[in-house]
Amino acid sequence: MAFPTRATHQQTRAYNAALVLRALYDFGPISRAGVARLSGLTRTTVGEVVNDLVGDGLAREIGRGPSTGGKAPILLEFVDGARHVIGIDLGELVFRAALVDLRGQVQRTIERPVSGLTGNDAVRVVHELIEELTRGARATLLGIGVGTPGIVDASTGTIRRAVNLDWNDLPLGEILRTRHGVPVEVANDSRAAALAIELFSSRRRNNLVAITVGRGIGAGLVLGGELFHGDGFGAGEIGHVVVDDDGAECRCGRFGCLETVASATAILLRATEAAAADPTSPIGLRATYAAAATPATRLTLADVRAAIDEGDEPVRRIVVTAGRFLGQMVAGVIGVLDIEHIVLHGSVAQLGEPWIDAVRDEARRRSLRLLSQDVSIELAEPIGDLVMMGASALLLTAELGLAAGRAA
Amino acid sequence: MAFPTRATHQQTRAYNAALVLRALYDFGPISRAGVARLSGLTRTTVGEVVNDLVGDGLAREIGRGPSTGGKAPILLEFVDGARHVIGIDLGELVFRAALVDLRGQVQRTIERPVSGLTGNDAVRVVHELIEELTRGARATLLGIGVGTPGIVDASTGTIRRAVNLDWNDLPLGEILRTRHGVPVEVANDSRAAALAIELFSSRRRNNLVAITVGRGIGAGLVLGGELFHGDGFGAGEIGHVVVDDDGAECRCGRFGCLETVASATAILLRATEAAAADPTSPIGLRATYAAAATPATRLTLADVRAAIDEGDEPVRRIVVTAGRFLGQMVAGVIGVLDIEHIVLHGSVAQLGEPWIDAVRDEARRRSLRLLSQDVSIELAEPIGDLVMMGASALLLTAELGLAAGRAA
DNA sequence: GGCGTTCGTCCAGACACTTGACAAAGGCAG
DNA sequence: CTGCCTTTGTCAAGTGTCTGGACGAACGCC
Repeated sequence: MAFPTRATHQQTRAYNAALVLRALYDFGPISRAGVARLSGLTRTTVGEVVNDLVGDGLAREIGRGPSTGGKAPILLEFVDGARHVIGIDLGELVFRAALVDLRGQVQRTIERPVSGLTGNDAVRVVHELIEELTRGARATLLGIGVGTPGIVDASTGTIRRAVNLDWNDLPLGEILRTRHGVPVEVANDSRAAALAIELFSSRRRNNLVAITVGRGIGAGLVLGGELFHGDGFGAGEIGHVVVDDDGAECRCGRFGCLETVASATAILLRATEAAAADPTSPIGLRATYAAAATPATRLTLADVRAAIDEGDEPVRRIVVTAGRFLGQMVAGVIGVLDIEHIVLHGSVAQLGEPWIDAVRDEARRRSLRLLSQDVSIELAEPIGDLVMMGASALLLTAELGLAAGRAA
Repeated sequence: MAFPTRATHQQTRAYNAALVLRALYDFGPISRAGVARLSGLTRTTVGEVVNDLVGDGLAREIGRGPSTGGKAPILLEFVDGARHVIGIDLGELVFRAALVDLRGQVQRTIERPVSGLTGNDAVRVVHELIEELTRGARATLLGIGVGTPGIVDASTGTIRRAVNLDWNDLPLGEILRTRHGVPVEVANDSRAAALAIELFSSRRRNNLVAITVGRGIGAGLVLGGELFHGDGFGAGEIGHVVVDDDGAECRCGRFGCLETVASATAILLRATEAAAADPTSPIGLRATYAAAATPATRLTLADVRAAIDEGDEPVRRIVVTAGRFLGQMVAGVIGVLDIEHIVLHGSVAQLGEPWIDAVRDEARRRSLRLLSQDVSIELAEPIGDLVMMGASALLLTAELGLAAGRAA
């Protein structure tokens, strides 16, 4: 294990500066004295730091606030548009990129389909997306964040393995850094999404597990205010834990992985079977209707949701079963980590109550009551494309320290 | 969420002082210049800190080392006996306490049976143990560490719930602190043991999962060099995650918890059944022999181990089944955390190869190969009563910063 | 014995936080 | 309206701690 590095005065300053910035970000508008009270720093120090921030354009004075018995405070606010960040979601179907301000507000989004794109061609598309967005940027570009499927060495930005794009040990971070000359952060999509939820949702939490359930299943862990990556940057790869002993073969080669029983793909597969088995059922009618329009059209999760609302009991059971398998995994997470906030997102989340109730029920049923009684399992607030936002959040955290939770 | 606290110069100093101490602890004997190279600090700063440490008796010069082309370095070593720590293991059957030096070497151990002891009577026994040990102490007492079953608020040392001792929200930390006037750390036994393995075993790891398998099952997580407690101090409570859908009732009231299928209790119960089913089998003969000596005598894990060595296939299958259930949980841990070092300990560890091979096999079979290929699942090195040692380690970490893994 | 190297220490300087003081700016009582 | 109290923001002085340069001491090598 590498020996830790020393502490210096510059680090102290950087830490306290980040603290002030974060106070403005989370609690602004606020006065210098207010920040001092919040952070424990003296008014003097806060004043110095704030002046630097105002010089950098990251904060500005917005006039006086109400007096509380003395001189009226000069209120400061964080300048959301002081910098821009490019957040990129390298999805399985499309690459989506956005110009995002420091508050996570999307200014502009562009996307490209990725059908069949691999290797260097895929990298070129990423370059194009970045260049198109930078042309339209008004504020200084703080950096580029990338969320991608697969396992990513987030310390260097090297993508160890992304099957669908045929990327192996691709140093995407380094490539983008040299080409575009700004800081770059790359991380797995599920982890990025977790950071987005941590940073941009209304309540900040110290510990958080965010689980994506879409075509694949993955989790992102925020522990102590920071993303946890694990020894091999594979923390949260829960989609390929075997949960069904008699399960079907997974694309990873094993049988009965969580993905084979709880992902969108798994649900749609079983819904399609149910439709074929009973063409007069709600799901059957929807399948017929969809196929009538365009023969190759397949059922969607919206169809599944609608079928349940129309009282299709077999489909409801399919969804509940999928939810229960996920709940089994969640119970394990609760037992291992005792984290109170578990957030679910991804396409399957649109199934709503029938699904999440099954997840909750099974998670509670299978974990120690003393632990699970305080656990909240919720759907993510709708704050946009979580992976893209999370990619941006990676940068805000790395460059501005906006999410670091702990003291030094 | 509470706002983080500011960084000060004192913290910088404390951090760097801990860094120097740790360099001496882990890499000593070493010169001031060597510590400077290791830590990145200047020789000046290291010299100052070292002089303080020598003044406190925590380090001493032990003469000159070999020259590497210039002035021979003055070698410094950590003084293991500069302070003593009392480590206490509040086991289910006995309370065991030891006077331990800073290297984890046990100087003296005493214990008391706890049969039927509850409430304040149990607290009184803890006091007695401490007082008996302090009477014999030569070096200054650095503090008291306690490992206990149940859920413990480690930040205050309050035991939320320990069923067997009938303790509910007992502020044991506060009680011991005021009575004995030294720093006190209290934590769950499994977490304490994990810290002992992290601190006292030959290789230090940044991330570690240590799983106790005895009468109960629990885990301790070391993440980023520090114990992870979770939101409700219940991280690692894996014994009561339901893993067997058709399982037996657990003492926690649910059915099919990991403890009901993988604990020492579970294994012995099934071994006893096997013995009764076939009195001529190795395990049957052992049961008969044991009962002949004293009628109430029960089978032990040593009997189980011996029976397997004697070729008792049904008993081997019992052990393998227990190991596989644990492996299932370990697979989940690997998927969720991607931690490469998993250490098993507790009484069941004495079953050796047949058991741990089953754990390994099942864990690998059920987790993503890309993750599990680098995972090592091993038995703990035999370094004594892990809970007692861990209780001591809690203090070394809290007071001397000997385990903190990260930079500021 | 001279030279280069390494070690430990001393001293000056830089950096960043703290403390105390003060002017500016507000509310409130009389 | 005046005087007093409170709060804010800044300035100057002080302190703690790291850094960097320099120097004597100690050692190996030629």
